Amino acid sequence: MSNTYLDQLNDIQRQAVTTINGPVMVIAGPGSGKTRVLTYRIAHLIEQGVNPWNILALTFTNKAAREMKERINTTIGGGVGSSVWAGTFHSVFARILRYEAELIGYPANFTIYDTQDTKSVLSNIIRENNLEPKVYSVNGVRARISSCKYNLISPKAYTENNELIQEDHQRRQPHFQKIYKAYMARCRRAGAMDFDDLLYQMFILLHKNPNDVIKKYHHKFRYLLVDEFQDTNFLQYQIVRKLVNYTNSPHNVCIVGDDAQSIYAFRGATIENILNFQRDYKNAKIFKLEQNYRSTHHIVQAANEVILNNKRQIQKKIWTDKGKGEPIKILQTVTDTEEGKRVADMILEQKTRYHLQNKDIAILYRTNAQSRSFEEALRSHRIKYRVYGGLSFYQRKEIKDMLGYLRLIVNPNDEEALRRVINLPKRAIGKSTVDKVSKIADSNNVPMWMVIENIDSQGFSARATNSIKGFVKLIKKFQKQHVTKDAYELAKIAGTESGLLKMLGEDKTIEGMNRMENVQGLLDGIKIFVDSEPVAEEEDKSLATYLQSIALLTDQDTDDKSDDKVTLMSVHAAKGLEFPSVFVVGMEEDLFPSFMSKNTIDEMDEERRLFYVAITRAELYLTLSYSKSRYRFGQVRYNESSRFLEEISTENMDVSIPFSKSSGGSTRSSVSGAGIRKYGTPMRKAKTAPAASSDPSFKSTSATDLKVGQQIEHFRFGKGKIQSIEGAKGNEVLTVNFSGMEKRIMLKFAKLKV
DNA sequence: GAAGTGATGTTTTTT
DNA sequence: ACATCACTTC
Repeated sequence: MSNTYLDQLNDIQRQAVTTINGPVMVIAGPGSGKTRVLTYRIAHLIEQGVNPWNILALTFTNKAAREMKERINTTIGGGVGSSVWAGTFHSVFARILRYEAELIGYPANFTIYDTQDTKSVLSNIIRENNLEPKVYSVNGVRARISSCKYNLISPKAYTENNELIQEDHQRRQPHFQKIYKAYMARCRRAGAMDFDDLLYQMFILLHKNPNDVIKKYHHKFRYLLVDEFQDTNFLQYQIVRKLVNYTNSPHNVCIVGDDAQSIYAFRGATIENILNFQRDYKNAKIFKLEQNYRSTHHIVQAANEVILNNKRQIQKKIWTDKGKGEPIKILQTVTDTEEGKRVADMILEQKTRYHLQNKDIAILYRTNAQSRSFEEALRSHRIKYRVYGGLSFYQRKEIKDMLGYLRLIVNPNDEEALRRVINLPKRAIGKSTVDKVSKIADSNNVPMWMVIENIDSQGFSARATNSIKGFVKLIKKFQKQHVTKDAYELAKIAGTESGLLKMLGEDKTIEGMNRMENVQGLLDGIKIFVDSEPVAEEEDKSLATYLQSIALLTDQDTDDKSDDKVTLMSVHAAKGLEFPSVFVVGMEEDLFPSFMSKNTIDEMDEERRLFYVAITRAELYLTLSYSKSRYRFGQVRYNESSRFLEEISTENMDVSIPFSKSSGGSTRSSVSGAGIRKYGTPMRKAKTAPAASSDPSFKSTSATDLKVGQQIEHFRFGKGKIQSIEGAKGNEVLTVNFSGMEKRIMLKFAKLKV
């Protein structure tokens, strides 16, 4: 062991690493060696005598945590990296909650509901309460509940808050509070926590502090590090404060982030946290990492130019000494199919010309649905690729079905699992029977399992009673073997004796065989889990531990670096990654920036930060592409190029023809011959026609029709009062107060009722 | 209760 | 275009 790692750091990085006592804030621009600082800081702590198990590092993805541990191991050796508590907020808290669950009235083997489960619970509640599903959209309600949780508003507090109740009336969702309350109650009686609960309940645990449990964690986590702090929400920050603030605390907390890369506001993240941190820890040392070690000059410059269009940000200027590099290429095509082909062509050419491998190249897009044209083109070019995101393995129907049985064995109160498998394969327990069970459960506030366990004399038909008894018997039989059999054997038994495997095996269609294969893959995965050496955080090989370990996995955690494949992913998913060559595709108005984000300045700024993240993933070569037309909603739509393209000066762009020749084969898309038109600064058509809203009474409004103090109604935010009108003609910005929530709205795009 | 059929809305991003 | 959902018929 030596201090040589300190020599690998620049001055500011070194200070950020060696300032180990007291609060520290590191503002780290893209490619500025943030991960290096974090890992060396931990290594340094350990070398200074801090026990690795007294360090808690909270990251944004499992992958980041894993890599951090590995890098600590390679830096100081001895495998100490594995003893550091490093993980996502969600996974670390899930682990703690598993120990402490009973203190807050949850079973230790609580289930984690994923988004699908949550939506299903909500749609049941909405249906059973005879609420209009169009008024109470599952997605909308889910988002609002989520936002309640990360603002620490309990159902009770919600009901008591007049402003919120008012707001619901204006939003024409007066029964929202009822849904929220019912949802929380159902989760609790099912012994289930959703993703937000992992944070919310963690806060409750520390706040209510039964048995003085907080002392244990104050004692345990002496040094706290938080990565990607710009993407934490209010609740996460409150938990951090709970862990750091106590009498005589040394406030050993280090946050690392970059306000310019905050891209999760839609999920409650707030840059306010960075400002609040400075306010809450006045003696915090602040280090700004501004040297970019990743990208060449043109790319860094373009990024700076783009982000300059956002008004509110922490002042910094990213620079590089990597040399000018290649200017950014712009690719214009006529159709989305052609976009796929041209990008695939360019990939082939880059591979030869620059000696790149597939894994050096990434295609980044705004929405996952865009992957298709690229997949097809890459396949026909025989280029290996891997698509990240979208539906993950564990979210596939057949996998969730199989897991349903396993979940039920561990926690029979898990109602989503129960609903999923009670009639799968068909055992004559139909929808009306399940509804009836649910009603009885609801009115007695007991889990559905308890109702079906005691199905006699509840007024069910003899046939239904019998079927249910058979099902209960089946599950109980599995449960009995929970103690004697390991997870793999149990899963195999459940799959066979439930008839699920047989049912899947009988489907001889291609998709059916695929599903069977997936379930086999799941079983193999469980086998690997059972046979593998226990990792620090897995204290046993039980089914419960297995389920917990996969609940928070994402696609990217099954990442295989050794594979030489082109990466396809959303820009969000690309955060923290870098590639020698990057294609940012679909650079069109209404796509990137998304049409969903055109309502407010804040949303548009977030889109721009997203674009900033996208271009700063590139080390050497950056290509931005857009298509003049694209299939959307099953029909062709014509697009204008993204406004973001205009924000990059021609100095940093290749203004010549971006690519020598169109690919051979295709005739269809080159009929017009416009596909390889000469390219200058992309032009946008003069007017932007706002997409027709579903409700025609909401429409674009001219500024002359509006004045300060006027009541208006926005198609999404409801009724509000105009506070001010600013900006040049045709570009007015309204500040509108929507019952306590102030929004800045771009009149150009807004759909309003006066 | 099961299976088949037509209608409808749905798409931003993710732990 | 696609999937989900409500509605029909057996």
